[in-house]
Amino acid sequence: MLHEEVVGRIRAILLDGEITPGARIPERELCDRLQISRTPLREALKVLAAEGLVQLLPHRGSRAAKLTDKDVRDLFEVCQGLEALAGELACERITDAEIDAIAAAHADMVRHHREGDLIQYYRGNRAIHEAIVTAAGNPALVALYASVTARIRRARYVTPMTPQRWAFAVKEHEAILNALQRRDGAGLSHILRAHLRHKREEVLQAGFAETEGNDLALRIA
Amino acid sequence: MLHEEVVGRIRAILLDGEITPGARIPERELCDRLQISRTPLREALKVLAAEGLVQLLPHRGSRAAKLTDKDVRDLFEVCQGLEALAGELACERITDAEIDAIAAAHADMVRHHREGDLIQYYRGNRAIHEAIVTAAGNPALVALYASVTARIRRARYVTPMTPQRWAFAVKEHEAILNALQRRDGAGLSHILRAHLRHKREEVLQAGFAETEGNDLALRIA
DNA sequence: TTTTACATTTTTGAATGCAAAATTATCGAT
DNA sequence: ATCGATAATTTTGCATTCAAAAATGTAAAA
Repeated sequence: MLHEEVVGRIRAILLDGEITPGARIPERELCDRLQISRTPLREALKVLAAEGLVQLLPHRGSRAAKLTDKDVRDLFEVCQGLEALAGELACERITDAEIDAIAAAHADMVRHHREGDLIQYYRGNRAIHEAIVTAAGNPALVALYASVTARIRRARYVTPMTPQRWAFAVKEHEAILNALQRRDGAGLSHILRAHLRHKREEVLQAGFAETEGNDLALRIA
Repeated sequence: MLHEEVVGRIRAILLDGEITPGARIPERELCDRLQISRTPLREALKVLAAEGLVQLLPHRGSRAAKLTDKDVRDLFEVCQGLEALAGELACERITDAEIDAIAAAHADMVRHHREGDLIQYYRGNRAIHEAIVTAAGNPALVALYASVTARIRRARYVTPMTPQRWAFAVKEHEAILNALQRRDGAGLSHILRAHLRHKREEVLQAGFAETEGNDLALRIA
């Protein structure tokens, strides 16, 4: 197994929440599971620690990183900056075909909302945000965005949702699509920031902080 | 030696250009020099590869990463986004004392310009940009900014400079300080972006691309 | 002389081994 | 029984070792 694959597998395990934030990372167990020895596993853990997904405690092993409210606030703030930049650049560079693809994804997402399928809604939602960032045509930005959003993924996509907020988020997404179709960079940038600011408030209000025994589950209302 | 220290030492070696971009990283030699074995060294190299400073080639060892023109363009673009965000946040949160410190650093920098001391000028310049980012009060942003600027440090601070451009950059910095003192977030954000856009154009025009035998040296004119 | 096949050496990537540190268990004193 | 000290165990971090891959060198054939 290649180094990057090991990193990816462990990252997935962490993002899935299979190892709860704050919990010790069972080295031996992961070695058995991935069929590798401790050396490549530990290399991967150091990389994930640099990404902020793992916390290394000298002589005490590694734990799945835990986010405080402040962390969530900060990361959302950075995410706003990155998406705002992506929005502006995307409007300069996006092709008609890419816009059409995003419009289609948007339509799907709206359908998932109508049908009340939150999981599929979130999946589509994420795809749209990622498509906009990709359309900016800046791989460095894509990589950074991926790393920041990974850290707040659980906060962003595993948070309770009221029907009101959900409907409002869909409205915002209509404005996002609209700005993109008009290639209104400043407008798109502005909407994306507001959209994320609202999401952040929801998350913080829901009391996201990953303290012990905060068992997040995907649910509506 | 602690893991983080190893990473830091090697990062410094790379940023100093002691290992030329594109050159193979001499594992054995670094082990001897840092008095560590290959295991911790390789852990550090993987981390630096994730940061973009090192390129890992499977079964062929690691090299100091080389930047293409496109990389420089992309990274400056991201840097613009981050500094713009930092500027806005800083204006909301910066204290009077912090502004005074930046004003003092600015005065120093202007003096270095008058005296024609490019190295000291760049040093002060960097300190100001970093102080603004720090004043945003967002550690996640600081970390990301550090990682992006590290990758373009050599491009940003080791590039020829004409007297005209230098004088213009100083003028821009006056506007930056002014916006900060007025706590004009939108204005500061705008100026920072323009400032970086200009810097990027200089760098690209100077033909920065780290191809073989591009021996960058700090010089004026 | 140039090229190609093969052997040798070096380097890489990962498993194992080992000492130091931390954790857990055990036992005696209160 | 509870607390604290000490011993046993586990875990960590790193050096070393080993197999596989790549690079290098050598020699024969074109």
